[in-house]
Order: sequence, then structure tokens, then C-alpha cells
Amino acid sequence: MAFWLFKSEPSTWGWDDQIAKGDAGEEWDGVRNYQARNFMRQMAMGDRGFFYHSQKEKSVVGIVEVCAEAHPDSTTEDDRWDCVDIKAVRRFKQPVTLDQIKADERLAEMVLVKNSRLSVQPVTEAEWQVICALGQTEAG
DNA sequence: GCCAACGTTGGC
DNA sequence: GCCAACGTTGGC
Repeated sequence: MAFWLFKSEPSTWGWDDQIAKGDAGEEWDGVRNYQARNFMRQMAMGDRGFFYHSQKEKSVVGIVEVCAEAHPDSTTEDDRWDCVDIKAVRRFKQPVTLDQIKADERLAEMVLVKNSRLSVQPVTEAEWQVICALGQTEAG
């Protein structure tokens, strides 16, 4: 199983919207970046991801699970763009802020720190464990 | 609200 | 195939 991070502006699509979709999940559509798309193509059913709120909040707020592998993005006719579906798994007891992540030397190599603009990113298992611990939330 | 960083587009 | 111009993102 692999680990990922999905970034969204909460005003466009936030954690509460994701929760509202329940176990049916929702397309992670609208990605128009090849790197991000390629990561989504690598995802498998059951992979876990962090849900990150960009802009004002700048925090990891919860855990999601990939519930459909890459398929054409329904929001465009352009067949270059694929996306996966994700569903909410659990909310962090304590959101983990970008400041916390930057302050933690164990997280210094995170893509979130190194390439803040990439909206879908891989996360290592070590980073996964650290952030779940900071979020006071079970990693599994 | 600004600006730096980065990705994409299009002209050559 | 290169590179300048442009648009977008996201942190500050």
C-alpha cells in the first residue's frame, strides 16, 4: 500500500464536502498537471492519503482512501486527464499545520515542503507515521 | 494583495 | 526543440 497527499482549497472542495460524500467517495477531478495525474495513475485501491487544506488553513485535516483507480476525469472532454476517486476515512483529532511540518526535521524532505505547488503528491511511510502521530490519530 | 516558483503554451 | 511569454498556485 502506498501513501499520498491530496491538496485542496477548502473554499472549492473541503474536508466537510468530502465527508458528506460518505463511503461512495468522489472524483478527485480538476487536476490539470501531468505530475499530479501520473501519481494518480499509480494509485491502487485501498491506498491511503492525507487531505490537506491549502491557503488560509494550511493543514492536514484527515485521512482518505482511494476507492476507484484512475479513470477519465468527467469534468473535461480532454482525454489526457485522469483522476481517482477517494473517500474520507477519519478526521484528524488535531490538524497538522504546515508550520508544524516545516518545523519537524523528520518531514524536511516532504514534497509539500519542497514543491508546495504540486496538488497530488507521494508521502513516504515514515512521513505518514510522523504526521498521524502529530495529528493524534491512528495511522491504519 | 503581492510575488516567487513553476508549468504550459505557442511562435520561431 | 528551444525559449519567451503567460497563467496559476499557494505561501507570506
